[in-house]
Amino acid sequence: MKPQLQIRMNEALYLRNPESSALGKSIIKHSVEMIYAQGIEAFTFKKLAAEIGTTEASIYRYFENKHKLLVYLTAWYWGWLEFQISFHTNNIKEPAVKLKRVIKLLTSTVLDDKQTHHINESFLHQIIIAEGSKAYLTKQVGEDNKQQFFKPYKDLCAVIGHIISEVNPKYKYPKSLATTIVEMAHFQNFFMNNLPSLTDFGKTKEESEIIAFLNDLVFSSVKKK
Amino acid sequence: MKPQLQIRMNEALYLRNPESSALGKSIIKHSVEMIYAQGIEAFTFKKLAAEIGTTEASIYRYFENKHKLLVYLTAWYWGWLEFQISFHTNNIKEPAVKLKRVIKLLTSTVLDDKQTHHINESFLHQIIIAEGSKAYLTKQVGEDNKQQFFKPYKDLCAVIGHIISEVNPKYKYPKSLATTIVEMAHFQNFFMNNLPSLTDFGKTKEESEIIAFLNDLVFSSVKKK
DNA sequence: TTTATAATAATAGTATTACTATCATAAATA
DNA sequence: TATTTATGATAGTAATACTATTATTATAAA
Repeated sequence: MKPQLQIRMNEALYLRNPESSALGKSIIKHSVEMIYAQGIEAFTFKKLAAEIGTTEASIYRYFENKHKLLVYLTAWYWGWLEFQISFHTNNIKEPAVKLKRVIKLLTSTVLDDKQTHHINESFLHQIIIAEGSKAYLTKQVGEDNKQQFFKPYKDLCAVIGHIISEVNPKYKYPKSLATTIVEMAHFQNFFMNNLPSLTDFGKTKEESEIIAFLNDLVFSSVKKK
Repeated sequence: MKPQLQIRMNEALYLRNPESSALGKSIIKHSVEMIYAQGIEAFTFKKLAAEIGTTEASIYRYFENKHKLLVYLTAWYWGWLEFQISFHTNNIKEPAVKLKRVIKLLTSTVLDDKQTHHINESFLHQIIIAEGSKAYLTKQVGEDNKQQFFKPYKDLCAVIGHIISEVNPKYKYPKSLATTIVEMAHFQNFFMNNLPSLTDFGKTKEESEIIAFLNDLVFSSVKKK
């Protein structure tokens, strides 16, 4: 039996911890599937309740509202991704190699190998691409930030920023470049698949091209001159 | 009297042309003010109707729904911005200088000089920063795209992509870099003001720093090596 | 094993949102 | 002056986003 990796979640994101019960896990699992399939706008707690054979009221005992659930899912994703990154760059000495590996991990569709876990990371990856920025592009961003809802995202960007600074300690914009990489890994994917004329990858629709673009962008900028 | 610049709009975006009547213009004007102040989520046609002293039904005669109105406003903005760019780079020969000017225009808060016009471009600029990507981050993106709703955005990106290619015809990712510039001009602004630890400009909160970052990013990448 | 307690189901209800429909009236135009 | 067109006034519906109450079941402590 594989050790189930537990992402430590901010308690203010939920009313009852969804990891603590079968219903909670079902809520998470089916939320991911439904938001992936229908998008966050069409997704409702009522539909979710019908899908998993429970009631709206029961779901509201776990999450205050749809927005908190979305923020929960994004926070989980960033926490999970930071773990993936630390795991897959653990043994790498050379910061430039590390940075390349990070770009690849950010951009690549994850394969949902561990079928044991109730969260389909591949679906969640797609959710982050299409809905992720809606977690913070709101009027409550300030309050949500005060409650540390975006800490996993910020932590991940900080980690990437540090690697950039390792590659070139004199580079002036490690944080902004880090967020650029993260956001563009997703936006270029969305554009490639939905508004392809906005990218240079519309023909092939290959993730490898996004990776090549980001590598070129990042290393041109960061490289000592 | 200043010649009022008219942005040519896609007719499928509205039911009745809001530029064709006083009520229509009032809808646009107050939409911009209210979405700026409250955000797109809290904004409703009912509130808008109350604000401008009309009825919900009357607003629905102009716009099918809130999403179409948002797409209309974003399309207007991109059309307006493309005009600004062509106007302000008209006489510039040197493509690198042109590109710098574009970055500045994309990033800078516009001052709402022409009080004559019913659209407050400064508010609209802030709306694009916070809500702009919601216009396309939807499940209907494909259909909306088929109806050419994103043409102004794509045209603008294409213009920027061409300037990039002028700077260096061998650069491999002009389109993706163009969208990166456009999106990052906005995201870095949003982060700087709302999640400042994600940027390198949290201390000063100066737009000039975003411009410097983007210039560095773009010219490092595009420059012939 | 009983008893307490905690979680869920079943049901109902409210305010708001996102519309659609109808009809009267005012303004513009032919 | 007649007629088209835009708006106002009013009403109504289905869905959303919740809150509240009570009954029932599962779990865990006594």
